[in-house]
Amino acid sequence: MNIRHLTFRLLQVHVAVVGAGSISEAARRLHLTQPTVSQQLKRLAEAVGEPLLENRQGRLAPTEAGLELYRASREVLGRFADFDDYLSALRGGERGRFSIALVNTAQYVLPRLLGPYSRAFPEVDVTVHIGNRRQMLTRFERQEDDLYVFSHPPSLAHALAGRFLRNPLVAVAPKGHPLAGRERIAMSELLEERFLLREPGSATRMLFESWLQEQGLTLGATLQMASNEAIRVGVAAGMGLAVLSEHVLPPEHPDLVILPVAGLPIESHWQFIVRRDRRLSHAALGFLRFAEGHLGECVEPRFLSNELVGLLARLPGSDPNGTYLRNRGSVTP
Amino acid sequence: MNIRHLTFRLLQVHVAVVGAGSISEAARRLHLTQPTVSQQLKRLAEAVGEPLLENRQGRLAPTEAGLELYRASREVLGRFADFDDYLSALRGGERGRFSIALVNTAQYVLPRLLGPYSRAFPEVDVTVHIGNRRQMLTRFERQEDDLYVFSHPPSLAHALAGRFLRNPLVAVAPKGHPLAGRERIAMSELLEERFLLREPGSATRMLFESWLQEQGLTLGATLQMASNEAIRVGVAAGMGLAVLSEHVLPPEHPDLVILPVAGLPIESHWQFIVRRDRRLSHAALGFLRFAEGHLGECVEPRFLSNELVGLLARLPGSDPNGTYLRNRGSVTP
DNA sequence: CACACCTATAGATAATCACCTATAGTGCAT
DNA sequence: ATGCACTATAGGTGATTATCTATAGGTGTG
Repeated sequence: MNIRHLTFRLLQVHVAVVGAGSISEAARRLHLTQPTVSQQLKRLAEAVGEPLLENRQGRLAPTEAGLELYRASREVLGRFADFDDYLSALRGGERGRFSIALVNTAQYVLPRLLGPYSRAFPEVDVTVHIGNRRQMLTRFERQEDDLYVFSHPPSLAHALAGRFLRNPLVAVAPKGHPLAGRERIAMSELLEERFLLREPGSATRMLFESWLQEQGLTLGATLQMASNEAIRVGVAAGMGLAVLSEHVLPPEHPDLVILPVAGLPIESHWQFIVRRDRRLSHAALGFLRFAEGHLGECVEPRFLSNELVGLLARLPGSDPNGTYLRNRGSVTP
Repeated sequence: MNIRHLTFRLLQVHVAVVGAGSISEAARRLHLTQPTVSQQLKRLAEAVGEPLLENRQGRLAPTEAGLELYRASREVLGRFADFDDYLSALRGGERGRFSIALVNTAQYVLPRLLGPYSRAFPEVDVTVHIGNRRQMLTRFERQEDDLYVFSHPPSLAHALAGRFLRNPLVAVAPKGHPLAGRERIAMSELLEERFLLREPGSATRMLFESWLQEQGLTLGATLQMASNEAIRVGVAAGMGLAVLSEHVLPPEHPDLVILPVAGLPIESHWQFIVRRDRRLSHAALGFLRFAEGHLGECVEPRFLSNELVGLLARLPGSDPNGTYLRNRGSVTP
């Protein structure tokens, strides 16, 4: 048997003929002409090297080999029908895999979206990577993930972005801070205080510093801690003040107060970022669609800023142009 | 997914590439050039409609869809490897099916051959049809069986024949018959006796009658019975005399004697007959080969007359020229 | 005997396949 | 920076495929 010249099409034809018990009838069912089917059978029998059908009492019946081929063909075609179902699920975003990279601060919010999502799509494997902005930028450049969450997209030349959530940065102080009762505070009044800052690669720090620079201000004493949590607890413990994302604060925060500093909060927005040069996995696309539709149910309305429709519209959609090789892995920038 | 353009070859290539983890390596293993493999993969991915491979950290790894396709391909290729084994068994005559049609008298001997054969080839289904010569001739003309056993082939234009067994016809009488002790009897001395004859379509009767005609003799009273057994028992019971195949007589036959009639026994030979225009099933061929090799062990040496080598040599052998449609069933003669 | 229905064969054609060679881009290691 | 190994692309070729129309021959029925 020469397997090289075996086509699924030929098997389909053979199955149809055995099922129909007649070449002409099979041809009708397959929307082919009878000579076409005759010839396909001939080629199939040549490929197999055995007669496959015989004319038994007027009816066309498979030979031994033909019957076994029929069985094998049905199994095989069934297996590929299953594979096709699998593909549909994959394409519908119902199954598959994607990875998403978050800047640290976003980890306080994204589970609110990912939780309901993975309950709705239990067959999708999601991998979440978390780090500070600089680390996430590295991942972005290496194209290691399907989706990224940044406040500011790295370079829109290679990426598409869609805002989905406000991320206001506020000044926090310990509960009993002397200025806590004031209606309005100037940032300059706080410069003598010690500020707890995130590490240099952090987005929160970067935003804060560039805001300070706009205001023409310079901090006095600072203390650096590479974690929002640590800073929050440090502020509560009286180690100093900080500018943090509001999302970092728990709903109730009896040990902390937000200072009404003029010019704050620093308004920024988290955005989903996808690379233009990387074909988005169906599952990731499904997640974006889910986020677009269910964001309102998952986060507090005051943070809502859903501009994902625009992002989805600009995505390639169901474009099958990609090469068979999806780009991933390290690429020199 | 467009299953029409799916070839087993493409699946083989995909399996090889996933297995090798590299296109170039797969190309080497498949004895193809690298661009060929690249292109096959491209076509495969087009047929599937999804990227199948991705470049993960320098290694080439399947995507979700690619992995599932790999699994499906392995199963499917495995299934066809099994089918190929099945074909080999079929071709080796180790399995399959054939039918053989015997003239009545031969049923006394053929089980001696068929028994050991089906013990040696338990996977072969044998169907045996039995009837008188005329009935078997009808089956032969309709091409209903793979093999036939006749004393005289119907028409060698459409058939090949090979003798394998002597079939002597002898005159039998009841034990106490007056001529039983004689050394030599002329047939003419018996014409007054009543003869028990087989029915008109029978080969035994035809041989006997044409022998009588050669001798210029005519029978007196006759009695017709459509069974060798009935005739044998009838002779023993004194109903008359008969000319029967020696094979019909049991090894010990205390109630019967063979009369030493001059000119008897009528010598004839059973032959295996195969149609020239019908492709012989592998199993039937296997049976002929078995008969050729084991006949001596299965029948009494005095009946042996094995000319099957000649028949086997004239058979088409392993000629794969047949159309895919094996001829069988009713055909106008 | 004619008609309807089957299957086989011949011959045509546009498309595709299964390969190849040659060449260019990319990433990695030296 | 250079060279090596990998992959992609372009372009070519002969073989094969998938389909058709037209036709011929066998079989069974009224």
